[in-house]
Amino acid sequence: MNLFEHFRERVIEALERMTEAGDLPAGAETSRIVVEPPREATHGDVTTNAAMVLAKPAGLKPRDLAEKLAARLAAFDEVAAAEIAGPGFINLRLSDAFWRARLAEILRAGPAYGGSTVGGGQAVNVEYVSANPTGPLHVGHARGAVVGDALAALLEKAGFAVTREYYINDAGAQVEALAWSAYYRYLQALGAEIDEATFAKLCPGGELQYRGEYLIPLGKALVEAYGDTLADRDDVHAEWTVKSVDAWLPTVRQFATDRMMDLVREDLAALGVKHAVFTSERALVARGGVEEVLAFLADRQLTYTGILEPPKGKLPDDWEARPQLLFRATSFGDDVDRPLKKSDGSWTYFATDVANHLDKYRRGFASMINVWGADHGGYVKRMQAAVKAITEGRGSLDVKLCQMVNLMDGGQAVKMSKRAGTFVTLRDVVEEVGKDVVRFIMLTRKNDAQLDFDLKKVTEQSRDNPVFYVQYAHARVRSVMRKAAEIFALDELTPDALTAGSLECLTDPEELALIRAMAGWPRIVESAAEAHEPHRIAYYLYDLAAQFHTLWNKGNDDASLRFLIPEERAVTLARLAMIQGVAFVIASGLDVFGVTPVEEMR
RNA sequence: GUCCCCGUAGCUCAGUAGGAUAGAGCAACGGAUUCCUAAUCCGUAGGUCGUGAGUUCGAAUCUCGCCGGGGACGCCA
Repeated sequence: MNLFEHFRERVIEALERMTEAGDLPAGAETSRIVVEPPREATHGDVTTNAAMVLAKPAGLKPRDLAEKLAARLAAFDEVAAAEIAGPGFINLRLSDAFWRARLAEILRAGPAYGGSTVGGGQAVNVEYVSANPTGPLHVGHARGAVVGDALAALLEKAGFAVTREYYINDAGAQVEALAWSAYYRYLQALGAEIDEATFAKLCPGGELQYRGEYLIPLGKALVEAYGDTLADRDDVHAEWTVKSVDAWLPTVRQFATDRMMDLVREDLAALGVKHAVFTSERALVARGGVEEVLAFLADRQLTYTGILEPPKGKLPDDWEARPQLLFRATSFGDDVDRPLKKSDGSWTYFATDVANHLDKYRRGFASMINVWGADHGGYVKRMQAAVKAITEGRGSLDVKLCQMVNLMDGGQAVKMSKRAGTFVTLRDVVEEVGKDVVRFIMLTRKNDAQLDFDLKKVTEQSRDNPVFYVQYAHARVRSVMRKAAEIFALDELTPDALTAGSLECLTDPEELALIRAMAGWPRIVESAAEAHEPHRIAYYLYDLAAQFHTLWNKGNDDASLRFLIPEERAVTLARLAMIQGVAFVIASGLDVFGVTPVEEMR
């Protein structure tokens, strides 16, 4: 239960009765009424601006209106006191019984606590990672992978029907270059005497683009699968050539992209990321998806052939004005109309991506979210314009741009050189610090803010390492529960038994404050989900852990506040219920992040 | 030149469908350990929320201008 939503309904209910009683004109606009936690805890548990918002249209003074509304709110059982403050805020203090009931609710729900139905089962498509299938994922990809995955889980928890999708960019020049690079390794595996420089001259653009060693096994695998049947050898001159490109390239390209996607999937699996749907750009193009979407746009006069102004700022050397097929993006809020076809006649990436989004929309996703690297920022407007066009205003696209990750090691920037032995791949980082650490740290910043990822600091056991700090709180609870098992029978310690116990023993203000913090979790889930901001959960968990650690240490100063007091069984069981609640809420939050709560810290 | 993001304590950052006296960690300083893990906790100090206007009962939050940092700007994805 989102208690603020609960009290918002209570406020509306009270306002209706005031209208019936003639204290408020009928038809008051209630949409701007907000019920939320006060900024200052000393102001109470719940606050509302209702009186201030309604005063003007009702022709009343805010404080007069507040007096009457507060009196009605005070009559509800859950409300211990209703006070008026400042320009007309109404602050509610809730009864201790209400808070204990929240704890009981948490224990009943377990780690599922905080789940919501605000999403109403609405289908949402979250597309993330979508890296070119040309090699292993690097650290930069990890952030998008984690943000997308956590956002998907968050939306699920808030009641949306989420599909995790990966759009495979397997149709462009990049995979062409991959095929050439793979072919070089294939020839090597066959024992061909051809050096890199010689082969590079044969490649389009005269460059061998992917030179990483990860393609060596791929070359060998090609030999295993095809023998020398793909090889192109001029027997007369006994030289390797690339004359019959059309014969081998499609095969090698397919083979290579399949292998690279396997690699990507393995990398993602190491990070605990799993997509439900993989969409191939190549397949989309092959089945005429682009022609289809262009026809759709053409029918609505949204494409035309025109000449673009040269780009301002840095002008490409080879720029020349020429007519091209354009999408009328300016009709949907973009700054210029956008090209759909390249000069060689093939589709631009944008064109195929428009087709991709139409495909998603037709599969039932009016709500789409893409997670991109910040360097794709320039594409946001045009893609949103395209989504407006192809869904005729019925679909929405939110793009989460992930800023750079600065990989550090003990305060020193790790050089991102592909050749230097420094770990730059996603896999290396996961193996170095563990997937849980990577996942949590990637979510400790807003997606559009840069993030320092220090391999030393993230494994440090101190308060300034949020992963540790939150995990430590959970581990402490588990430690106490293990101790408790020496005093109590196991069936006294189940969540059900704890709920049925003497929760009324929880009377200390600090204890009730901790329960308040836990009870705030459902609101965090809903607001973070609506804002598409999973990082808020990291901050919430950190705060909850801090409150728990604080209370723990109160027991150092004042023995009567310890959780385990063997001679006071009722109090102890109530406190065990409380800390079990903390563990459940932390587990619930970590579950959204895909992080496993730990039983103990080594 | 146009567009997007950012600017909050010495440092790293929270805080936006507008709310009350702007928060946390680190660093600094002062404390707490016969105890369920002191890997923690308590306290002190630290601010023109880049800047100038506007909108209104009320602005870190919304609008506009300016300053500073980053990014993007046809035939890359």
